[in-house]
Amino acid sequence: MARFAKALGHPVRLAILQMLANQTCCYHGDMSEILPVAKSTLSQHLNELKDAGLIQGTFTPPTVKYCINNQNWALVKKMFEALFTELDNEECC
Amino acid sequence: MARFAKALGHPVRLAILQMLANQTCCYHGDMSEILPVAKSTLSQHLNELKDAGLIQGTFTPPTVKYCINNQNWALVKKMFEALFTELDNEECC
DNA sequence: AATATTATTCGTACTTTTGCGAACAATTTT
DNA sequence: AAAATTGTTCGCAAAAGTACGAATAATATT
Repeated sequence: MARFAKALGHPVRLAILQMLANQTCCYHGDMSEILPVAKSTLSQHLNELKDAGLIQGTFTPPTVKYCINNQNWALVKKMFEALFTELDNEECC
Repeated sequence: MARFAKALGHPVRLAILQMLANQTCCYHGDMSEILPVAKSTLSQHLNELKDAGLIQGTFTPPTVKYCINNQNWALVKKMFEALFTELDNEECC
C-alpha cells in the first residue's frame, strides 16, 4: 500500500492518472503537450506508475498508449477504503 | 492531494496511522517499542504526518499523545474517493 | 537507403528523503 | 538540587527522487 501511495504522491503523476481517467489523452505525446515537464521526465513518471502497477503502456507505432491498470486499481481502492473505515470507526484519544 | 499521498507513502507512517486507528497506542513511546526504527526517526515520521495535517500531537507530560486529525482526514477520504470514482467510470483505451 | 517522428534510456546535477546516534530540552521523581 | 524519563532537534551519511538535454532505439515516411 505504501508503494501505491508513494506512486500517487506527485502532482504530475496524479495529473497523468486523471487524464487517463477522463480519456482526454492516453498518449505520451498528448500528455507531454499539457504537462509542464520534459518528455524524458514524463517517461520517468510514467514508468514509476507502471512499476507500481497503476497503469499499463502499449506500443502502437509510432506512439505509446497508456491505460489504467484496472485490476490493480481495484486493489488500491480496496486498501484505501479499508484504511478509511478503520480510521472512521474509532475516536482516538 | 499529492501531499497527502506522499505522507501515506511510507510503511512506517502507514503503521502509525493504523495504530492510531486501532487505538492500540497513541503515545510515542508505545509506538517506539513496536516499530523497528530509532526514536529520532519515529519523531521525523510523526512530524511529517503532522505537517501533512493527518495527525495531531499534544504534550501530556511526560509523554506525547498523538491522534488522527479527523477534519483533514475527511478531506483526504473525499479526494481519494473522487479519484476512485473518476477512474471507475471510464474504460480508457 | 535516408529522413522524420515518437518515445525511451543515458549521463549529469540537484534536492529530498530516510535513518541513526549524540546532544539537547522539558518535566517528574528522588 | 540531582537524577531519571521522555521526546525532539542537530549533525551527519547514504539512498532515492526529480529534472533536463543529449544520445539512442524503433518505426514510418519519403
